Amino acid sequence: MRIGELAALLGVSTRTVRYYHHQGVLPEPPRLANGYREYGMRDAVALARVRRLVELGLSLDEARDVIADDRSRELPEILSEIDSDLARQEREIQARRTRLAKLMKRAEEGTLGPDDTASPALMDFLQVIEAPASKSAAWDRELLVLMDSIPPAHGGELFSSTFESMATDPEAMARGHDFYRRLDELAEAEPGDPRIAPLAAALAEYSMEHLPLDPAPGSPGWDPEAIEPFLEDLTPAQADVIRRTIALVTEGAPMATLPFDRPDPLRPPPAYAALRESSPSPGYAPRTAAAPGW
Amino acid sequence: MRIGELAALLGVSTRTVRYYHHQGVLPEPPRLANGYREYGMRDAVALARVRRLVELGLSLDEARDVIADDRSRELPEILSEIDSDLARQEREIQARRTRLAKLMKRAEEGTLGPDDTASPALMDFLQVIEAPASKSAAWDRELLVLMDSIPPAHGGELFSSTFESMATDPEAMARGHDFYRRLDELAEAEPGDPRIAPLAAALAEYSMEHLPLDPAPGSPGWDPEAIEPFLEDLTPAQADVIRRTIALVTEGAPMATLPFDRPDPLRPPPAYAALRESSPSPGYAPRTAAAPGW
DNA sequence: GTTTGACCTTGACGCGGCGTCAACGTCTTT
DNA sequence: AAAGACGTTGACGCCGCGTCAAGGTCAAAC
Repeated sequence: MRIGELAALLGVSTRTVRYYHHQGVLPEPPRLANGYREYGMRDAVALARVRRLVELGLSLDEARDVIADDRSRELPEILSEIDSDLARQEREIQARRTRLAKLMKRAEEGTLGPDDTASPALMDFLQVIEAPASKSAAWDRELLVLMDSIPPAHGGELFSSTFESMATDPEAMARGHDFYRRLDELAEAEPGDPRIAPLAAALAEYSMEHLPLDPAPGSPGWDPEAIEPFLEDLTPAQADVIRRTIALVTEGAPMATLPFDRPDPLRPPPAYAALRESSPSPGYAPRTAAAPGW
Repeated sequence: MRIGELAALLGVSTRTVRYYHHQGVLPEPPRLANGYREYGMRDAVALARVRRLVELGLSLDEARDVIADDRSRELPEILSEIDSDLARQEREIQARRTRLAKLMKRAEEGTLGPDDTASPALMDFLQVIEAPASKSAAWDRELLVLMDSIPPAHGGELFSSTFESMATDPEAMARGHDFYRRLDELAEAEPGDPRIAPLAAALAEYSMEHLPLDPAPGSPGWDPEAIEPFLEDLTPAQADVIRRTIALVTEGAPMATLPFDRPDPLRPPPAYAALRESSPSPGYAPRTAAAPGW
């Protein structure tokens, strides 16, 4: 057989066969006088074996090792590793399909806006809020969507569990809208305005009442300064309210006693990029770092 | 915010943020006097949107298009495309996990040999055959494993459906072993040996009786010459038996009337490489070519 | 003052499993 | 003798970044 026949026989490309030679996963056959490779049954059997291993999910390196160690003690380990990896991928695919299904339903019903890829729980909550005329509400909305996009290990979803209970609590919603109104009124106030302190106090009380202030174990806590960049989009008096609110909350809440542990920004988690990788990475435990969320 | 803060906030690396700038999926923010990028809330929101789209499975190119077309009419199409792609991946993962489970069970029980990654149906059949002393049986075994590795659309698995019925038919098994014995006896015979013709006739009859000779619709049929490379591992007289058998079978069977349609060896199917691709390829219908199996 | 050390900048290479030219030789068929 | 279907080696492309390399900037610690 020549390379094209062998490749066609097993349903791969000639490039693949040559690549396998190059990678040492398939031995080079003898050459004819013209330089052509000449394959026999043993080569076909060897290639078939490689293909079966690859189709099981082994990398070429792993396949080479398994083939080299003829009494491979590694194969079972590799297989179970691949299986657990596949199980993880399956779960992740199902989670994504669940989200996709909700999105597609929404796409059929009406029009879907730029934030509609946020988590379904938050989307429902945002629909309940509905304060289109308020700039404070718009600001808060952006902040909520942002937090919702933060991976769970980073402190995101800290609040998502409470959205449902808040949405079904008319009094909480009314108070929330009142806060928006009062913040809007402070738009052109000066930093020393007397309405600032009471509003911050009420907001802090409201927050401590409705938000789960005990961070998840292992969670890094807040960085109070992380909010600063977002205060740029408010007026000075409004920003003061938020700053004071945070100060009150971090003062009175147990989480304030946690040492602030700023995560290493140079090594964030690979997030969903790891979805597709099935090869064993050097440091195999999929580390998930943490980031400050407010 | 500087780039490290933004990246940590959303749980990605600074390299990722800069890459998104380079790909045009995230606009470049203004620079400070020292050249540092300075990010605000709008940038964080934009990055969060990109991340959500990417986590849904969109490629960066797709995300860029969706973000550019603000009233994107493409998003629903892309979503449903991704969903069907994910559904396919899910099925394939489940199929692989099924095979892996059987393999791992076998690995626990006893030792698993080099062919044990073949299909479970064939493995069971090979265990029933068990003719360790016969060279013909070894040859046939290799051929069977080879055929089993050939993707279905290439004519592989043509026989796998009959393995079970054959394995439970004692008479068929006895006749099979008798063929091995008679072939072994011909090891050192000369090409003109009088036992060749009767053995070929009996083998042909046996084949037509037990093997599904009607190829699947769309299947390309055999290339009788494709067997030649494998006959090199037999002695001349044995090879003659096989050649005559094939001639008799292709003569008497309906499949012989099919025109031989050699598949294009330059464009074989991507096989399992396509498992991971979720991007829409130019020619999207996953073509599956066909190859000669004997 | 200076020296860490943590951050920022651009640029280039690496990864896996091949696909896809390019530039050329070889063999068969017309 | 020309075409065209094969073979050969070699190099680049892909995707979504990780990972150096070789610097510049800035605040805190000595």
